[in-house]
Amino acid sequence: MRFADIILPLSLPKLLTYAVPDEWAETIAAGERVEVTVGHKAYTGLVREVHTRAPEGFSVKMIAALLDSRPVVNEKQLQYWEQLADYYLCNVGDVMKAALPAGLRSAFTPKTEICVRLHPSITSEAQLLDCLNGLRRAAKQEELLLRYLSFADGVCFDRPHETPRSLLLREPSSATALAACIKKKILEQVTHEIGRLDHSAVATKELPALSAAQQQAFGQITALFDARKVALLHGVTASGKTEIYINLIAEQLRRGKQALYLLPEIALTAQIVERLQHVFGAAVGVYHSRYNDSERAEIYRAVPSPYRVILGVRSALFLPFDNLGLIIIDEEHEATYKQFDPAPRYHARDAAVMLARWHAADVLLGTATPSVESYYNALAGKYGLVTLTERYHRAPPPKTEVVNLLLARRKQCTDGLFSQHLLEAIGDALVRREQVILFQNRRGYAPYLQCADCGHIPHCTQCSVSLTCHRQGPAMRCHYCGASQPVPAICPKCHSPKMETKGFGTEKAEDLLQIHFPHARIARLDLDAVRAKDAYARILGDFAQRRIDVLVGTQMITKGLDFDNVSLVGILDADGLLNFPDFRAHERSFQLMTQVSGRAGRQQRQGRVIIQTSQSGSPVIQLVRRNDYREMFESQLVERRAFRFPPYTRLVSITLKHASEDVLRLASRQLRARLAPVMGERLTGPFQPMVSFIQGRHLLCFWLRLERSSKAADIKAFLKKQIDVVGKQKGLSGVEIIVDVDPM
DNA sequence: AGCACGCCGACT
DNA sequence: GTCGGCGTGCTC
Repeated sequence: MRFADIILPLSLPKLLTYAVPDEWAETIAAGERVEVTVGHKAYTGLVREVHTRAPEGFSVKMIAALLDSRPVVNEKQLQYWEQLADYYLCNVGDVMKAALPAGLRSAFTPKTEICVRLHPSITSEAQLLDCLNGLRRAAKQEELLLRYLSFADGVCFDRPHETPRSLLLREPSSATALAACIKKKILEQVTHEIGRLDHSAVATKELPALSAAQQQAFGQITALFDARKVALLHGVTASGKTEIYINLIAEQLRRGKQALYLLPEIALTAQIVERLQHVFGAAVGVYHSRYNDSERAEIYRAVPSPYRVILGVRSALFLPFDNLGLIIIDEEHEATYKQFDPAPRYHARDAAVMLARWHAADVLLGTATPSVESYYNALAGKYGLVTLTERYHRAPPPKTEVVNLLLARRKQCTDGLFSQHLLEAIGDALVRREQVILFQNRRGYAPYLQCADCGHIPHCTQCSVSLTCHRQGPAMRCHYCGASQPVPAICPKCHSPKMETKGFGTEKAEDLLQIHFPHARIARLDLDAVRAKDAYARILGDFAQRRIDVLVGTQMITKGLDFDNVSLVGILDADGLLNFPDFRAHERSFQLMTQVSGRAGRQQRQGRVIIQTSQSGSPVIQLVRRNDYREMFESQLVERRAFRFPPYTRLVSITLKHASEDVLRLASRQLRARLAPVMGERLTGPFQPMVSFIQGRHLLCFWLRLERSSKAADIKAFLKKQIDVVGKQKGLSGVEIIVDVDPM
C-alpha cells in the first residue's frame, strides 16, 4: 500500500497522510495535485511525498482524485516553500496559499472559443452553390452563409475557414439561422481551447547602449556575480538603472536561463513591460494580482516556456522556474515588498535571495535609496556594492530648498498649508508651462474633526483612531476598518455647532490649490483616486500628456515614475514623516523625500524641490537637502546599534489580539512567562502598539531581538512551540497570535 | 482555516 | 422542555 503526505491550503501544523488508490500507485509523484476530503469538505492538495509508511492512530482516507499527470510544483519549489515556512514561522499550507495561484487550486478550465466552419460534406463549389440556391426562401440563413463566406475570403474545402461564432452572429436572431444551417449540414461548429494570454509582442529594438558610467557598473555587477555575490546597485534617481537591468537579462537569456524582474507594485509594471517587450518580445511574461485566477494559472503554466523573462510583484517568486539565472529586485528599499497580512509574512527581497540559492542564480538589488539593512550587508561584505552617481542625461540634481513653516506662520507668509515661497514657485512653473508634483502623505480631506468648544474628536467605535474627513460621503471614514459615517453638523458630545477640520490631506491640498490657481489643471493621485479600474493609468497618462499641470498625491507619486516636464516638487508637510514613532522613521522619510525629489527636473534642466516643515533643523531634512545618503546611513547605524535594532539584531514581533483586554493581558502574561526564562533580555513587552484597538479587538505586542550570529532556527522553533501552546490554552483559545519575522 | 461537537442561557 | 450561542479541538 502506498501513502501520500499532502500539503493543503490550510494553516495546519503538519501534513495529512492519505492512501493512494492502486490505479495511481505507480504514477503519482510529488508536486502533483490531488483532490482529498478534510472533515467533510473537499480540497485540492499537493503531493509532498509518496511512501509506504502506514500511519497509525487514525483511519486513513483515500485520495479522491489525481488531477495531474506531471507536477505543477517542482521539487525546488517545494523545498523553497518549506524553507520559507521555517524562516517566517508559519505552516507550509500558508505558503501554498500564497504560492499556488487560486486558479490551480480549483479545477482549471482553459478558455474555449466556438468557431463556425463549412460542413465537411460540402466538398466543391458546385455543392456550395446548390446550398445557396436552396436557401433562396430562407433570407436569414442565406445572409448568414454569405456573411460566413465573406469572412472566409476564398473557400478551401479541405480545410474550411473557421470564424468565431461571436463574430458571425451580429444580431441575436441570427443564432436561429445558424442552428438551421447546422441542422441542414451546411455549417458546423467546433470548439477550440484558446489562451487568455497575449503572445503577440515582437522585439523591435536593440539592447539599450550603455553610457561609460553604466558600462562600468555593468562590469562591476557581473564581476560580483562571478564571485557568487548579491549585488546592491546604489544608483541616484535617473541614473539609468533599467538599461543595466535589460543588459543583464539579455546576458541570462543568451545562456539559456530565465530572469525574474521584481517591482514593488503592480502600477509600475505597465511602465517597464513595454521597455522589456521592445527588446525581448513575447518572451516577457507579467505576473501580478490584477490578473484574474484563470489568467494567473495560465501564466503560471507558461513559465518554463515560452516565458523566459518574468516581470512581477512579490508573488512572482513562486512561479515554477526551472532554470532561473537572475533575480532583479528594483526599488529594493520599498516596504511594499513585505507581505503584511496573511502568513507567510515574507519579504520579497530576502525571499528572493533564498530562492536564488536554490537555483544558483544571481541577485541584483537596485535603488537610489538603499535600505539600511542592504547597505549594511554590502559594506559588511555579504553583498557587493556598485554605485552610480551620475545622472543618465547628465542633468544636474535638483536644488532643494527648505521652508520653515513656523517662521512662515509668524510672518503670515502662509495660508496654513502653502507657504508664500511655494505658491510663488508653483506660479512660476505654471507660467513656464512646466508641471508640478505636490506630495502630502495623507489621503482624505483632513485627518480629524474637532469641536472648537469642547475639544471632542470623533473616533471610530471599532478602532482607536480618529475618523478621517473625506470630501465625498459618507464623509468620515476609519482608515483601519473602513467604517464610515456622515460628518456630524453639531458636536456629538456638547452639541456645539463649531465642528472644525484639523490638519490636511491630499483632498484639502487639491481644493486650496485650486483657489490659489483657478486656471490650473489639478489632479490627485492617491488610494481613493485610483479605486476605479484603470484610474491610475489614466491619471498618469494625462499627466504625461501634459493635460494636468499639478499632481497632488501620496506615496503613490514617489515611485519610479519618469516625467520630463516636472520642474518643481513640493513636500507639503515633512513633519508628518519625521514624527512617526518607529525606528525606521528617519530612514523612511529620507527615502521618501529623496525619491519624490528625484521626480524633479529629469532632462537637461535642473529641478527644484521645496520642503515645508516646522522642523527645518531636523538632521533628516538637512541630509535630504544635501542628498547625503551615506551620512543618513551612518547616523542610523549609531541609533540601531544603541537600541539593538536591525541590522544589528533580527527582529521578531509577536502581536496578540482579543476583544477582551483582560483575556489579552492574561495571554500576554502567560506568553511572557514561557518565553522570558529562555529569551531573557531579548524579549521586550508586552506593550501597546501605536494603534492598540483595531476592528473591535485590542492588541498587545512583544519584540524579540535575536542576535545575528545566533542559531535563529532553534530559537524560532522554541518560539513557535511556546506560541502554539499559549494559543491552545483553555480560556485563551480565542486569542490570535501573529508572528512577524523581520517586521517592517 | 473550517467545521462539528458540546455545554450553557432565552424562548415556542 | 428545545433552539442556538460560541468556546474547544480535530482534521489523515
